[in-house]
Amino acid sequence: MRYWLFKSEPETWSWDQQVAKGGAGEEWTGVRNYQARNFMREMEVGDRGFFYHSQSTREIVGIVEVSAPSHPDSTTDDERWDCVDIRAVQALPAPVTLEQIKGTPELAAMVLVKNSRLSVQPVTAEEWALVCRMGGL
DNA sequence: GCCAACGTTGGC
DNA sequence: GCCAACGTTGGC
Repeated sequence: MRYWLFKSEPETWSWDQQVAKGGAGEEWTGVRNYQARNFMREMEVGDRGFFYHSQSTREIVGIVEVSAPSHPDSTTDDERWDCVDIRAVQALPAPVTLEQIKGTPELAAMVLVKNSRLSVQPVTAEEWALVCRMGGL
């Protein structure tokens, strides 16, 4: 199993909205970036991911699971763009802020820090475990 | 609201 | 195929 990070502006699609979708999950639509798309194509059902709120709050708020493999993005007719479905697994008891991440030497290599603009990114097993611990799990 | 970083587009 | 111009993202 691999680990990922999904970034969303809460004003556009928030963790609460994701939770409200329940176990069925929801398409992670709208990605129009090849790198991010390619990561989604690599995902498998059952892979886990962090749900990150960008812009206003800048923190990892929850954990999601890939519930459907890569398929065409239903919000466009452009065949280039695919997406996966994800469902909420659980909220982090204590959201982990970007500030905390930047202040943690072990997390200095996270894509979130090094390439802040990438909206779908891989997370290493070590990073995953540490962020979970920081988040109170 | 500003601006740096970065991806994409299009002229040559 | 290069590179300048432009648009978008996201941290601050």
